[in-house]
Amino acid sequence: MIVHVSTSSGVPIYLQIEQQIEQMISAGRLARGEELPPIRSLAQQLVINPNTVARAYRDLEQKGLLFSKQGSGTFVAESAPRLSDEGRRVLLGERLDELVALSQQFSIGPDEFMVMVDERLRPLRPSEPETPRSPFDDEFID
Amino acid sequence: MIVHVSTSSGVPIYLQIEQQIEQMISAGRLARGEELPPIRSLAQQLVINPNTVARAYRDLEQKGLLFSKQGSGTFVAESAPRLSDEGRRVLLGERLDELVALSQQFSIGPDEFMVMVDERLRPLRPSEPETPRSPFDDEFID
DNA sequence: TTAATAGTATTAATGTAATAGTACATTGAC
DNA sequence: GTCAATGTACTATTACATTAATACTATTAA
Repeated sequence: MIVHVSTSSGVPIYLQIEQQIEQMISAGRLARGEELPPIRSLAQQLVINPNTVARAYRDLEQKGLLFSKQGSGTFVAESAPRLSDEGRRVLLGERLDELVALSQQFSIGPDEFMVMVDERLRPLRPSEPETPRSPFDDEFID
Repeated sequence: MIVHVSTSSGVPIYLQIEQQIEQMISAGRLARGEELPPIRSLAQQLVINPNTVARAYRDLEQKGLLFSKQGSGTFVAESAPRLSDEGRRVLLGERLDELVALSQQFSIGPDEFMVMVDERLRPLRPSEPETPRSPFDDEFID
């Protein structure tokens, strides 16, 4: 599991960890029952104090997203609310609203914005590839 | 000038103020030489302590974005780096990259993403606001 | 059974955020 | 000159984030 923390953003480290784990669960990138890194391991990886990771795990357990078994490890709860398709759309939509608002502040018109979106989406489209490929080449994109 | 602060995001209030003012200057929504609200006014408007606003103004002055004249007020510096058109595109592009990455995590495909963008852009288009359009009608001119 | 690994709990110390209150200096309007 | 409005500066206090150092309990595996 990969987590990144920024000390310059102003967001407390334990919150950054919580938000990222929460998002990974929402997105289904952390499956129910999956084991999380031990507190000490993640702390060492992020070069922070184990207490800070423990705080994040504890908060998420209280939220019902994780459960801890002493001596065994910390796992994603079976009841963890993986977002529905609709939930993901809503979440993405909110972020998109912010971005559209920013584009207006920047005086970047709808057409230009659309071009920017298209530029970034084009390489993701499976259709119209340059070279014909077998349908089994590219099952998953990570 | 409108500033919003959130106490739940974890970001320090003075940083939120700094970031928003900085963004307004970048976007050109705060002109060079324009006067900002007095410390006490903004503090009252946001229901926070004047010291917190003062901290934000002081930091931004140190950054060279503002300058203060005691007894007179606080103003946008003449040297404040308003972003160029290209700079705005780059900034917006970075944010857009993040969003596209999120859409992939959420397994929201390019087509669906494009629809979401179009839904939000449609009301901004000056012409033909009544007829709903497919995002694929549009022709892009490069 | 024993050792290693895991989470839990506690205490202390440091630094920062934010509030509160006060006092002072400068500017501009009258 | 007077006065109000502004920014500046300082102290004190509270709360929180983070680190640090331990000690403890539960689980797992050799």
